[in-house]
Amino acid sequence: MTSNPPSSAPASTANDRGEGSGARSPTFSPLYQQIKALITQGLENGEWKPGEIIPSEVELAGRYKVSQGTVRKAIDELAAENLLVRRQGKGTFVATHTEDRVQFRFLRLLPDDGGSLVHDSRLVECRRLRAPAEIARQLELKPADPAVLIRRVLAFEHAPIVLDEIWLPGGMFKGLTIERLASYEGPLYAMFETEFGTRMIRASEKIRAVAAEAPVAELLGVETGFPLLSVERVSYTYGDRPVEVRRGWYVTTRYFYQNDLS
Amino acid sequence: MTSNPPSSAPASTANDRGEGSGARSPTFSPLYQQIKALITQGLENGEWKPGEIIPSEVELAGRYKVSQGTVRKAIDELAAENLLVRRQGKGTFVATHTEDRVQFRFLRLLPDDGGSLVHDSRLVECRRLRAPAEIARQLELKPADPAVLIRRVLAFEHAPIVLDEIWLPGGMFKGLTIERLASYEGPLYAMFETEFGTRMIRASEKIRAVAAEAPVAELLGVETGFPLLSVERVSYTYGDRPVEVRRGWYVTTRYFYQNDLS
DNA sequence: TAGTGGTCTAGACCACGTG
DNA sequence: ACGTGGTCTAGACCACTAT
Repeated sequence: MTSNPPSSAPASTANDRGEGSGARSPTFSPLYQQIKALITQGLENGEWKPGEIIPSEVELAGRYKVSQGTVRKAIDELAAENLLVRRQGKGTFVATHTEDRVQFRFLRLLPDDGGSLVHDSRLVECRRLRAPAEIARQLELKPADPAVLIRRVLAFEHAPIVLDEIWLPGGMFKGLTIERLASYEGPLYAMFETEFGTRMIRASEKIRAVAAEAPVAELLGVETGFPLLSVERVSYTYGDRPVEVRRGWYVTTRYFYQNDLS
Repeated sequence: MTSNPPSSAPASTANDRGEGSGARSPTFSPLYQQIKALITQGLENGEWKPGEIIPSEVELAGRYKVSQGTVRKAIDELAAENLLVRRQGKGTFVATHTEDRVQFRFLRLLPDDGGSLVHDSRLVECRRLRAPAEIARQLELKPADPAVLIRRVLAFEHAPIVLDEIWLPGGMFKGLTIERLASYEGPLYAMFETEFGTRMIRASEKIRAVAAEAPVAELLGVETGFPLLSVERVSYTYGDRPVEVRRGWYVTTRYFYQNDLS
């Protein structure tokens, strides 16, 4: 009673690409994962840049010699990871930090009540120096490698709320000066993406409560010893390569850090 | 050039179930979303209890008169939301708080270094009383409705690290006493699930840094004014109904709150 | 060996955006 | 009218688990 396949054999047992040796299943990976890796490569190579459209599902299916459904599943996962954005009727686009509502994805600070979300950034300093051992370790730099240190204060409604201390690998951010930072409008990550070709895709944060030390307290306009939220972030690009270490101090009297567990 | 459908018509234009009126697309919802809602109903009704297996994809497909692929997509989403757990070769199971690694899903506290994750709970009190207005509002209770208040201290390696103040709707947790709490082994949410049939599926937290007030400081063994992480959580069951309001104070000197942005 | 979820395919049709 | 993603179907085969 079972009907035979229409014709045109699937040609392989399912695992042609990748996995050099002829082993059966020890290093098995589904086709759509391999396609996902190929697309990720294209993103990493800059073949498709942030904001641009990528080829349609049917075209990719043709290019990789798989069915549209397989490409679809690959793109589904990349969209779930916020690397791509699907727009029905238009196409699939490379996600970007510029026009997104990243306000809530990477700065999870919300006002207690009618407070505003618009904020402006005041640069405290931006200089190049050897990274301290701990920072170098987290950025996977050699001890002598140069680094960039940015310090800035974020103010909401003219009140300083966040002090950030940002460490970047110097080699990746050549030509980053305080003037250039000051002249750029919009989120820092958008600038990193458009000006330096580095796209943050993931971050991991360690959150603590600490007492404000004198220099920090002064910049934030609070008393020494005032309780602050300490946020240590490491951000990663493609391939889980760390490209930013950020230490933040938040004044959480009228704003709070929002997190959803699910 | 287009070949006709094999036979056996799909019978409808795509939207038979739900949406009472004959309107075309104003309230359109995909089939798999409707299936998802039906399965969620089964979970809510207790038709399949936590830890139990649900019917196989083919059986559900038959029951709902849709293809296996449609059921699969519905289950995919429920699994992504941690309501179901798929186990290849065995079946699909209702997620549970008992044997899960929920240690990391609902208590995101990690040690700085070799510290331990095992902790024990010391109950401070458990009593029934009118909920304060603010708590009642968050739990969507009427002002006169009774509530349960639990206070407890979590200790890691014999050091008190977390003080929790937990508010529950009294009607939903009849018979919850301090003795019963004390005699239960394992996570609180596991107890709520097995003893009271209430399963937490989602929570939202507001995080701040605060100065320890005297009573809190005493229970945690720190000085008054010591910076503590304040975590205000509202937990929800099926249908986004709030069923728990929890206020936690964390000592974050050797432990930190871990959060991943992606 | 049988049953379950997991992958892959091919094709039809719908909904959306644009010319 | 056309192309894009979105939904739905049907069937084949693979991988894992149990018996």
